[in-house]
Amino acid sequence: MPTASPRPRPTLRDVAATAGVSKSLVSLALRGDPGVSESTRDRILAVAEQVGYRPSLSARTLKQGRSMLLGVVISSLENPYQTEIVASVEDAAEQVGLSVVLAHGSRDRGRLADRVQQLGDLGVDGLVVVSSWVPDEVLTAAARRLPVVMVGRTADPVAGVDSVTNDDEQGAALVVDHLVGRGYERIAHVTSSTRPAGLARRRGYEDAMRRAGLGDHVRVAAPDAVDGLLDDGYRAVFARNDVEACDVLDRALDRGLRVPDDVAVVGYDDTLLARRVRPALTTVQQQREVMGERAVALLTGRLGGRTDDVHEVLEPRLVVRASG
Amino acid sequence: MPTASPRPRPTLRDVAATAGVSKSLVSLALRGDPGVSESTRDRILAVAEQVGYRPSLSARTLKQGRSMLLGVVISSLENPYQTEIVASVEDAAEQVGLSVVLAHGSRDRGRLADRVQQLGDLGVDGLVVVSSWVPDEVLTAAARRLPVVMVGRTADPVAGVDSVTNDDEQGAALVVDHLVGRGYERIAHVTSSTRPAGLARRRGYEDAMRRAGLGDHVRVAAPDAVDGLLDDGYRAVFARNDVEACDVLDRALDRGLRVPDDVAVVGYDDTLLARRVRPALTTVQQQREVMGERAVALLTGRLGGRTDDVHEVLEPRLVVRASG
DNA sequence: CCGAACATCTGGAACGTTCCAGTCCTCCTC
DNA sequence: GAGGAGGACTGGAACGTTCCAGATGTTCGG
Repeated sequence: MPTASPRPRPTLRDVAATAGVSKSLVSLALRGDPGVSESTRDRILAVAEQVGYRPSLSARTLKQGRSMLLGVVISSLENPYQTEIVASVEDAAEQVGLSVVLAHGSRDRGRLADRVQQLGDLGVDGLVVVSSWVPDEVLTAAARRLPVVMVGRTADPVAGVDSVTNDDEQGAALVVDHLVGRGYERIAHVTSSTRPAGLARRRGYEDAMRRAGLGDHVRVAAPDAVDGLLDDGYRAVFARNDVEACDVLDRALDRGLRVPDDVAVVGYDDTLLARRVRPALTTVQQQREVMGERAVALLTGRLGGRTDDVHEVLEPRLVVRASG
Repeated sequence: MPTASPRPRPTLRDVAATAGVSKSLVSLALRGDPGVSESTRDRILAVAEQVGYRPSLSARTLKQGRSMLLGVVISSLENPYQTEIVASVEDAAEQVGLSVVLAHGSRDRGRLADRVQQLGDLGVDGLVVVSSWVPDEVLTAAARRLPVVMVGRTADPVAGVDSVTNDDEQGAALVVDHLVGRGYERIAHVTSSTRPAGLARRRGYEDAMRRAGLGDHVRVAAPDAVDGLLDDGYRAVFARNDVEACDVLDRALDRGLRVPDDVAVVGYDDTLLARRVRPALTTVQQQREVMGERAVALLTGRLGGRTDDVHEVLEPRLVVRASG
């Protein structure tokens, strides 16, 4: 099949030549400059369309020093929590005329760091990092050349890097209070994480238990130790995220227990999974749309000249469903 | 906090100046050109490192006419089938020294088309499209300026665009044959799709049923009409994908039926969902790692000068699990 | 000791934009 | 009818690379 070969793509100069004007004028016309007469503008646009002209972003970026691109880094595409944040960042970016390019690290820490570098080299105007796996030194290095904001689960603040996070301790407290309100006392926490967010949730759980006078019942277990909890008479399990909550759910159902009649199960994150599973999970929702919006606002703030670090903390919300 | 302000990033010229050599030599040294003496190379590298030099990809791309970047377009981040393909494309790209930038369309057809354009403008050297939602005219337009390959569910071949697909008809036949082999005769198909892949699976189902002499039992229903099937005594349901299979599963379990004892359920795609759900889904697996590898190979083939269209079709594999 | 061959390095012209400083006009004002 | 004021347009210099055609030594065979 005689397909068009990789012909050199037409440039401003080509358009200018066939339209019989200077390249400067073509540039102005294409960008809608008011100083171009209507007739020539129309002619130029027609020619550009006809020869299939498309501007070269690399040339534009090189000249202007900015790309109108936002980089978003996530650790894994398989993490619905992260991908939902990406979508919200993207919506917010579009509002202010920025486009998003996405990079991910497939669970590999080194690869993630490479991606961050790469996006910087590409010339993005700002970076949104939705992963706590990026090493601090990589973040600070990145922050030296462009605005960086961490979104979601964050570690300790990194100098020069803004952040938008969720109050995980409060979220955990919401769960405990809810379960206590329903009369549960033996409430266990299931977690496999030693990451900052996981630790914060655990802390929130322990503190809330103590506040409720249930300090003696505090019990933290790994996901694969659920059987032990159930054997010991725990009637409610708060898992560190929806995925682990589902594992608990499966385990309980396998033992012939009814949820929530025999045992209550609560998750965290309100991912799609929470809605899909049966019974649907009670879980904690973070304001993901707001997160994206705030992240973009922080970046544009930096681009506008702000130099002090800003850390925003959003309030989580409990979503009560069938599981507890 | 006195954070570093957006200082102008150092360029080749800066490195050259502080190292006391010409910018050309710096360029050569950084790219590991053998014609640079070891001592100067080391010195230059040290200086570059010290001043925090990073090459500008836009300048490089502009000059060289290629970016070493591959664009990958998917319709939605929430589709595990697509994101798994992305990962495999990425692995394959890395093998040949290419990086991947990802764009998605959040289920919006117009946005998807914009993304395709945008990646082209960015200067990617090739495009992998993992979505059947991109309009043909957008694809052909894109194919005029860079190599494009469609991966996964494809519509009819588009001129100038290569493809790597799965034989959906054969996949559906595998399912039917498997169920027939287990003694089922009243096998229904559940589908809500009018997209090419869905239609192919339906066709495969109908043909296989007829070949098995079960033409009289052919029955196709929408996901929300599952109850009708069960009422009519269908004992096996082949769903168009894993998500719809899960819906069928839920519906059956809600009616108190046992799976697979009372009714068998089979999905398609072998997404994570298939493994997670209970009972685990029997489903059809596509060779996703191979898909990425083939896609990249087709692109490099085009970059190497090939001009005729190539369409590769991969064989699906049945994965038998607990559900049927 | 001359020239050639080689290793090492340099200057400048591109690449496709944007943008600044002009250059022409035409039209208005006094 | 001279003197702008603006409107419409142009030329060329950047932006940070790469790469080609040299320039400058150095070494070595004869």
